[in-house]
Amino acid sequence: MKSALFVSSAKETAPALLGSELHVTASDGHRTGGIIVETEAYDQTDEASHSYRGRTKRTGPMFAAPGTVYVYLTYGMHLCMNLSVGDEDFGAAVLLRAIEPTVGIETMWQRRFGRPIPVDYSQKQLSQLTNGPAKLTQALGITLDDNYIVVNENTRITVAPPDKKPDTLRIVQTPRIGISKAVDKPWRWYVADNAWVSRR
DNA sequence: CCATGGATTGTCT
DNA sequence: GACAATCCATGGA
Repeated sequence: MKSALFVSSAKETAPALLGSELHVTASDGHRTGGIIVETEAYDQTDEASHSYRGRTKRTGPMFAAPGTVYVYLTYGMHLCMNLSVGDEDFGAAVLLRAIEPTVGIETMWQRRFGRPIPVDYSQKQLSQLTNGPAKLTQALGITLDDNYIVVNENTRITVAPPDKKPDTLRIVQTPRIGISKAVDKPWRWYVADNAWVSRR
């Protein structure tokens, strides 16, 4: 069934996604995932957005149907994952910057650190599993082949709102991270006091 | 604690 | 040919 999660603008959807569960199922059956705790909004009116200069081969997914996955390579080696939002043919997406791991932590640990999870791992190590946009793609096993996947459409990627949105979910809004244009726009949101937020 | 620089390659100017 | 929606290691305070 079609989700209403992604039909709004990026600026509305980005904070609304906080608290939702993101799950990915690998071809070998391993399931991984966690709670979305940090997001950023981008759209084609925004100088910092990949879609600002129109549709290209790379940014096509940003102009696709709501809920379409957009994965891109950055700094020559890292992948970042977005969810396309809003009308088709309007280039907008929400960047997923951090999740709180809940499912398949052993699998994510192996992917991130290249070895099995130790019995005596620290809370700090655990927080570094998925506290950044490229870290969570590595942990979840996201690749460029995931481009154009539509979530919640019998695909390997699902996004589900929490059963009940806790009233205690405090959300902080700040400028975005790692960009050089439109640095003043406050289009980043994260869950207050969550250990997996990439930066305060 | 904070600052800096290297890795590595597709994309767009 | 510049540079990027990042991460990690290192070195100094």
